[in-house]
Amino acid sequence: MSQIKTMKELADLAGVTTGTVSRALSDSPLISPKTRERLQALAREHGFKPNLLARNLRTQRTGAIGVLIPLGHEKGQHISDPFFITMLGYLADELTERGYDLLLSRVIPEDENWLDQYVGSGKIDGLIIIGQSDQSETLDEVAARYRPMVVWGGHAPGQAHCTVGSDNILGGEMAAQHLIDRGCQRIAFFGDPQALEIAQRLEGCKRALARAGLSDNLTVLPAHLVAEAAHPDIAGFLGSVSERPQGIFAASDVIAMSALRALAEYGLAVPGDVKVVGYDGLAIGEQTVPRLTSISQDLRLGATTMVDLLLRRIAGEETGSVVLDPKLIVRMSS
Amino acid sequence: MSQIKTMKELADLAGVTTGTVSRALSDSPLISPKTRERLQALAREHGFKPNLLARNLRTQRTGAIGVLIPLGHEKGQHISDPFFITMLGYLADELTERGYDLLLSRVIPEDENWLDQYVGSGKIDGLIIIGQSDQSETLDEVAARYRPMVVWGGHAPGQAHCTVGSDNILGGEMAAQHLIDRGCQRIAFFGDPQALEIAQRLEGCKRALARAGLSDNLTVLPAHLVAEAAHPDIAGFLGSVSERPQGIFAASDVIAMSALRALAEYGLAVPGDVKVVGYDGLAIGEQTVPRLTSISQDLRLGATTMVDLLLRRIAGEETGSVVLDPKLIVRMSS
DNA sequence: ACAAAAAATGCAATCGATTGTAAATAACTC
DNA sequence: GAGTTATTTACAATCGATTGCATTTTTTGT
Repeated sequence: MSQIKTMKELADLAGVTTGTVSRALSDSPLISPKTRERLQALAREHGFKPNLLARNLRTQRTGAIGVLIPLGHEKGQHISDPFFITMLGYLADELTERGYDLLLSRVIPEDENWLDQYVGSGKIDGLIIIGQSDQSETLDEVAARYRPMVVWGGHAPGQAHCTVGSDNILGGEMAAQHLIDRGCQRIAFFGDPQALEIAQRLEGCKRALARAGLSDNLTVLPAHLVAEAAHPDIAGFLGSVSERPQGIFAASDVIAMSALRALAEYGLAVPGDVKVVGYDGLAIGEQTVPRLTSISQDLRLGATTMVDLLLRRIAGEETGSVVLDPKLIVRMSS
Repeated sequence: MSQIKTMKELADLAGVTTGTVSRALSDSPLISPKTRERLQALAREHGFKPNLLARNLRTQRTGAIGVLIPLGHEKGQHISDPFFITMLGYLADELTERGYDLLLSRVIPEDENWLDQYVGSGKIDGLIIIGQSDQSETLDEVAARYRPMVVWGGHAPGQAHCTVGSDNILGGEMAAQHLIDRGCQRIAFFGDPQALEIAQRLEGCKRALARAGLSDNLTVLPAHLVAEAAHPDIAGFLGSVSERPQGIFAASDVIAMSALRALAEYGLAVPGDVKVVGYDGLAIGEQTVPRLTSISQDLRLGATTMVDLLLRRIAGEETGSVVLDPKLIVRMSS
């Protein structure tokens, strides 16, 4: 069986022109059922698949969505971070389902136009960016001229780029309130407020404490986001602090896991001696010992929403940002 | 600033032809330094980026590698499984570094030609497949006609497709031997031997036991690969078994984590009452309580190797399969 | 200053499909 | 069976770049 690579070859073989083949394979009504079936059978028989590049060049549509992970404020952060990955998985599921491919890139924003090699490259129909990192201004600037772009992250007033994310302030408040309800008086916040989302979570945390009159009992430890880097931060903190906190609010589940481990190493019981609440609600929290209480972000819904908004933007529609409700998942660590 | 979208526009603006522009932007030696700089400046000024589709169509090279995750024998398995994800992260790093994009697809092999929509679509230069699942024959069949393809997984004699993976038999042997060395007499194997790799790990396990004269002391529990599904399997096993095993060899770290949790729920101390060894050496094993002893596969090296082989295959070279050495990482669970 | 060699640019074909329009064939009407 | 209308199919332009070859311009040697 000779390998048919192009429409021309198939057309010659069938004694028609490429135009006819093209229409036959795309079920155009301009073709007679007889030749359509003949050509489709022939194509199947010879395993012919039209070249997608050529098609896309002609139709000006690629069928691929770019997914970017900017690793800005935290260089060591790896693409294999459980949060990215979970989100990526949902995005892959969602996009696959809608017939789009997913073009993945990890980028370290260096010069200010790190985005430009994707925008308008013709390679993708739209762009999803996971996390703002410290690139909010750049994103705003690009959003002004490139419409089909959606960003996962925090929403702040006056932001020009379209975001999807949970209400971090509310989430932070819920986490802190939960610890207070469980009787914690001294609370530690683990996370670096340089990133917008984390700053918002801290803000919510402060509000809850203020309401309970505990504002002075908060310690903030700007722990790294990366598990390997967070552990020493936390171990050091636990070793040096005079008055041990009764409750720990970790700005991410990954940080919370490092905290659980450090606590175990110091022989502290969770939730007996110290209670821990994470943030993200990752599946991995089910597997920790003890299982991790967390503020869940419903990343599946987040992914669906992002894809939804993006497709509408590709279609030319205007869309606003979406803020999702966080949810407290009480497990065994609090 | 008018938006320049095509070379033609830029060429008209500069009073030259597209050919000249093309050469200028690609630093061809056929162009005078003067016009080269003039055109490059002009391009920069107008934010012109050449259309990659057109370029790729012409050069017959896409700069993208497809990464496929076939979810065959285990339907519930999600792309966000920590193993896939870890591997995916390394691949993304490696490919990005070499200037390739990564086109991600999750596929559920249904009809026998689920691979064909990628092979020869012109969209990708090569294909990396993570895990054979139960599709070994299909892979062999495709490998016969599509060269640039590399598969992560087990290698068996007579296999036609190029694989990269660790020596699962040796790894299984090491895990079991380690448990024996630690004084375990009764050993349980958690994992479903339907998949080639897991069957090989079990085989190694049996060899070690045979050598120690403990062949009769092995129980095999075909636990699921997915964490959520594995936990009930394991909890049920621990609850029903008469003679509790002293050592557990889990066929993956994910299964091992479920085991750790189930053991904790039964009030069994690890490693005091039961010792646990996992397989994969995922970073997540650092974060469990207690930290997980595991047979490490060096996935970074695996990813590098796969990309290496793939690029050489793209270049037309013939390559064989590669079997990597597994390594025992002793942590706190054994 | 002139011929020859070297360098720079222009021209046009090409990659492999899609699609508007023109031409050819088939189907109908009376 | 001639004239008309519907169907099919062929023709050719197009998407936006790359590249071999022809042509023009510049440089070099004498």
